[in-house]
Amino acid sequence: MPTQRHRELPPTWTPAEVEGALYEQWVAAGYFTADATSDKPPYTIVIPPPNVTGSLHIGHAFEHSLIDALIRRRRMQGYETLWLPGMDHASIAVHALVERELHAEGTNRRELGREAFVERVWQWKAEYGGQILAQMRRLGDSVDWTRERFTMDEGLSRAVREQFKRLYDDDLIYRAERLVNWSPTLRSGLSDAEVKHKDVEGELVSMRYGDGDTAIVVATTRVETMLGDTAVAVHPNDERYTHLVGTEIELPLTGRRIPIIADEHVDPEFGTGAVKVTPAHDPNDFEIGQRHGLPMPTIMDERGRIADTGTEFDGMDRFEARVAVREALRAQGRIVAEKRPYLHSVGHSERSGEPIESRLSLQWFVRIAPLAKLAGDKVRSGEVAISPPEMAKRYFDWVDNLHDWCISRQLWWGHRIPVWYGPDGEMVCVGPDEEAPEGWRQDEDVLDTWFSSGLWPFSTMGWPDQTADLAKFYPTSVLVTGYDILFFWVIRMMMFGTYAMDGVAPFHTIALHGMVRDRFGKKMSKSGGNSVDPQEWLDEYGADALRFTLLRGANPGTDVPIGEEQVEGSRRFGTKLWNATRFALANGATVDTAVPDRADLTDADRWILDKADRLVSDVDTSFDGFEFARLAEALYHFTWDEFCDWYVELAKVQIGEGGARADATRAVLGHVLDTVLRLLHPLMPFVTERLWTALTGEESLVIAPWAAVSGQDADPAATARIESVQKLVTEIRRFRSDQGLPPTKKVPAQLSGVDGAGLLAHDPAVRALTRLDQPADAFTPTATLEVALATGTVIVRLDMSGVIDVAAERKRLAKDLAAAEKELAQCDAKLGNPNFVDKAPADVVAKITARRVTATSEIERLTAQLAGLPAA
RNA sequence: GGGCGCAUAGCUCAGCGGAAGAGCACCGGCCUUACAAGCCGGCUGUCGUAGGUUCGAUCCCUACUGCGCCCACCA
Repeated sequence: MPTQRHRELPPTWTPAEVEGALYEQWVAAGYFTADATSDKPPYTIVIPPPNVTGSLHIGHAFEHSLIDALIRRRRMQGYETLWLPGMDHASIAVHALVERELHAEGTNRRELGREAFVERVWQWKAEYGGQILAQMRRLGDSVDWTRERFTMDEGLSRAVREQFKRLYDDDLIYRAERLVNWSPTLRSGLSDAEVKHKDVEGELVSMRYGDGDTAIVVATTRVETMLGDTAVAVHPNDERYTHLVGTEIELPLTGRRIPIIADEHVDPEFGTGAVKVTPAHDPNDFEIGQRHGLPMPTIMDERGRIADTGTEFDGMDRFEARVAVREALRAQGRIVAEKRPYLHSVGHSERSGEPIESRLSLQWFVRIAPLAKLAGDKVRSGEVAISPPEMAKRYFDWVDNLHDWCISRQLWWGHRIPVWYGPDGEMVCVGPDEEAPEGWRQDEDVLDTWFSSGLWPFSTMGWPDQTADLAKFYPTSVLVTGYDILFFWVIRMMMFGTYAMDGVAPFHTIALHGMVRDRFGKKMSKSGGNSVDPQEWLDEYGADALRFTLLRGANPGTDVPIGEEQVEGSRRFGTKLWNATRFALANGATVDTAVPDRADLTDADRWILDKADRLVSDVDTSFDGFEFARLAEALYHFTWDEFCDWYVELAKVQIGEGGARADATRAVLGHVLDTVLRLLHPLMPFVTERLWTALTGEESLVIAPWAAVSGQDADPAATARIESVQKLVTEIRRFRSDQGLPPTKKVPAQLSGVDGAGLLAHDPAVRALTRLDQPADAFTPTATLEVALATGTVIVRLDMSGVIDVAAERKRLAKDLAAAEKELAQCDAKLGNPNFVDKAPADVVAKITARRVTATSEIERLTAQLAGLPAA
């Protein structure tokens, strides 16, 4: 890349101009390309970009801002960084979207055929995926695009097969008829994690089975399931029913006879204490059924219609049947009670929204217990850290209570289960480099999307081949993800990674972040109308502003409220930086000459250099703890409030002195700005790059070394004097403002006691910052201002060329007096308490005593001044 | 039903045992040669309620109230 030293910046800027071609330049220069043969230490983050199902979501912009900040800092620190983008999930969402499109076109996937359907999904992804990737690049992510990987490509398919085969051979995968969560809309099984429970208003219907003495009343919210009942269960110790246990009863409408059984599961306190048992359509009943060897007739087809009951209800939709069955029972006088509405919790499909059914079906499962133990132990032993640590508890709660994982999906998009069936019902699991026997038929089902996602940290690096990338970059350094996904994805990666990679967990640290919310802290939702389009903000405010805003709100595990005002504020911050750099360039700030030894510097120089050192270590600490909000705040505050508002103003005075003093100031100015730009680069890559290359003439900030502390001792005395200057200047400005003096109006004044306060050298600075002129010969002060500083009192006599506003001055002094009196009262209260003096640490007592002395003299001084004012 | 978290300025949030903070909003004054996308000054709080521990509590403990989240098979 051509080195070009821009010593001038345009007076104004727009983010679009700055971003311009920078990103393409960085990519072209190979800055983001990770070298597996490098001897630098590795820093790896692997993450899939968003599901390609719509536009770039603000949540992804957020996650990418966090990750890119981490990566950019490490690169500057000399790490070989790899941000490897897995391009996509084998996403159920895309499947559903395409199905919806087909429906709108009056067709469906079955009519279309499997191959055409898959082709259709690919088209969809190519079209929308390209758009989203283009949007994501605008964030400035330092992704290694040379390694981009698609889930469905050959390599990853091999990884999925390899993992399946290993688990299968280790007897960790099995096929069984089980109750699964069933989505009648998707006609597919769902994992527990894809089912969300919602309270709904249903009905609780109590009905009588049997007649006369043996009649028994049961209740249900799903009347239609009674068609599949194979028993009535009561608690073994329930004396009301002991005489009935072991007898049979007729199941209404069907004519079948079913037993009355005793089972511990039944709660005798609830309802009548008797429960109908439908093993094929309810998880509890399934367990009861297994314990008692009950038949398990399935009475619903895969679309949720009643089937195979041999009754008039066959063919009805489940909700239709619910009413029909109820009314049929009513006609027989069997409905004893109805409660409507009855609020209860019902599982819904997260993908398609409708209530799920439990359905017996033949599915593939992963035996979780041994894998979960691996995943749990990695965190328990401290080998993998979770940030924030409080979240570890949730991790354990989950990992210790996992059920076996149903991994088969009756979908057409995704990795197919690598099992083939022979003509005589034989079954073989075919590994990645093996061929299925001729004429055998592959299992129709595809794998749950989390199966392939669980392989992400190593499948994307070429596993099962032993690649150079794997050797260099596995395990990854940190996983950055939202706490909402901890239980889906993280745990699966932990299990699969540790299992497949010889016991090495897939990352060192799991850093959890929160969700992006609107400016009132409310959850963003499309229906709520409060979701934001990051694209709009990118267009209007630029990537730097968006990134800084997102990071500024991000503490570990906490949600981030974001509104347009904040983004605007971040852009203003960029403008501030821009202008500060323009000032520095215009005043000859230097970065190539060494900063003089502290002995040759002014208090202001030493003060800002000390602050900059502190800033560097604060930022490092915060980065290490993923405390983005804290480090963004520290940078913002230092840059704006300390560097721009104070140091730059003081620097103007020093540069005005000319000579060696001016040169030293230029060096300090350049050094501090250089430091700030380096530290800010991970947060605001574009504007800092533009400014830093202008300031230094170097090639690029992307590959510049990270800022380091100077190693020089801090000078607390210089800091104290600068703080005194700040206090003095602020008090003088306050007085001027209260007196209605325009800020620009020059006022002759005499400063005395400055020397006593140790501020003699700062007299010119104080005058410059407060627009006070040297007194002329005919100086007649008309007002006096006293400012108490830590090191002494400064008296300012001003020639206001007129009468002062006595009322304003009285008000000002009265306010200060009230504050001093409150302070005195507080100190007296403490010191008057013998317990405090006895038990509090000596340094605290000394501090309070000193404060009391200050307060007392302030009161004295202010009282005298008030008394000296002319009567109103 | 179980678990976790949060209640601090008008709004969004820091602070977590010894003088209540920031950003935005608001009020007043300024086009001061880096910056009006700015500068200077100012206002604003019984730190959710009630107890307790402590010389001292916004900070620790208990209860309560109100929000939020996660988990869960109550027919």
